[in-house]
Amino acid sequence: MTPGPSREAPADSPAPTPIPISKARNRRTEILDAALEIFVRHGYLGTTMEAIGEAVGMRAPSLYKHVRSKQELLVELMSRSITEVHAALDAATGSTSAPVLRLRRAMEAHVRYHAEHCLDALLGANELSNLEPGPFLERILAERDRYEAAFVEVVECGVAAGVFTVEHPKTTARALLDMGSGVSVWFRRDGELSVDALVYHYSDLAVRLVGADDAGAGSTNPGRIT
Amino acid sequence: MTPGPSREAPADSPAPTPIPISKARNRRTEILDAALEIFVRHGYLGTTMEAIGEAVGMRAPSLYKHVRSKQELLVELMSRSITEVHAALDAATGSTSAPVLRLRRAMEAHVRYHAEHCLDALLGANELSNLEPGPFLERILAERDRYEAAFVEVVECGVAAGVFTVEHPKTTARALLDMGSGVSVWFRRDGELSVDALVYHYSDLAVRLVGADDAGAGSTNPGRIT
DNA sequence: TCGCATGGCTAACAGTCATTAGCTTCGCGC
DNA sequence: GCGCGAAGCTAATGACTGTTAGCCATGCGA
Repeated sequence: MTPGPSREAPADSPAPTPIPISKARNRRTEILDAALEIFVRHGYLGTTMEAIGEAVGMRAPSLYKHVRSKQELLVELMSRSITEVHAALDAATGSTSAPVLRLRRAMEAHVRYHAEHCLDALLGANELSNLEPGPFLERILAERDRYEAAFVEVVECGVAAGVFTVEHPKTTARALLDMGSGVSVWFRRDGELSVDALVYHYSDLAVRLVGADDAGAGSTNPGRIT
Repeated sequence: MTPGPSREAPADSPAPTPIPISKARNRRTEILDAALEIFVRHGYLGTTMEAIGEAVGMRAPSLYKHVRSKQELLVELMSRSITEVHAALDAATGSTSAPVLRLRRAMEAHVRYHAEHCLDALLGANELSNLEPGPFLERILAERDRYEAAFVEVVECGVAAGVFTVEHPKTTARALLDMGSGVSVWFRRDGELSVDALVYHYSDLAVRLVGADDAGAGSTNPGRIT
């Protein structure tokens, strides 16, 4: 009953408290994190509230003390996701105007996001169809279009500047986007390549893909981990 | 109440019969086709038997006269899908041994499949997690691995022959695969590029990606449609 | 010490859905 | 004409699940 110490194991018996640290304030975040992982593994429709509850140590109905609905979880996760990718890309492409460098920066941001936030990325890619129709869905679709357009623009600028040799800029941009997004499906932190090495490799590939030949400019090779 | 004639216009008016041609034997195929489309659009779990039934003009329980279960539909569709991609790739890479040409052929087959059978491809990519565990799932996973390995092998052979300049063959093969698979997500038959033009373009991109410089060899440009 | 907000639980509801049971009709071979 | 299988339908079942209602413990502020 002693207020403070009773919560987080006084001194002699450290374990048996169900909530070890005072992360009660972050309960909602904890739920969101759990939901993200389970949504990705089983899909939105394949995920039960009971499963999310189990992951955070409570029963399904208790989740509603922290969250309005299952759909709200999806909306919040997707919102967070799309905002983050976007910010990363804008920060990357805004910094320079030299075509090759801009392409490298864009690809780096794209791949880095898909490697470091692969769960968010996978959710964004797979669960769009489970967002209830409405203004939020429209917003997400618009932001997605804007993201793609930004990549197309990078390629087209390079072509216009005579630096890239590309027959179909839109399709080539799509190829770049797709090959970067694929990373989130198979990348493992404990794999052959570190995130940095991967990012560097992909920005090389991007430069090759658009037919610009100074493959080394603009980035420093972080080295192989293999 | 009159049994025969009341239902389907006797003999003088040939059309109004609900089942126009004798495709009754193909009812199962018809159901499979409908299921494929709806599975892709709404996801396996988001698809009801009622929806599939509606697409072929019957109520959900009637489907069970032609099909054992919903899961069987998925299994059969995925089986068909994986077999087809595989055959296409084997046919493509088996024909030659020159690295660049082999790469071109592999990429062509890969992209062509993902453009021409985009529904099958999307199903294979998205609904793996809805296959019930068992020997069939194992088979699919194994075939998938084999498919990826075939691509890796093409890249590695080119590197070994000194024709490709690639730092990380596995990762590069992944990039090639991912960028080709992405096609099935956005490709539209009525878009800017025809399938042939797309396939040619992607095989060019592939050659560039691996750092082989004879981008024109081995394929004839089918021309732009734009 | 008391009350109340917080956050948990169980029970119950309402809806959905795959699947089964059982009935009817149609068309074909005899 | 007749029987039968094919193929459809409606009704029912049984399981699951998102969500709500309502109850209880805890701990903090007054």
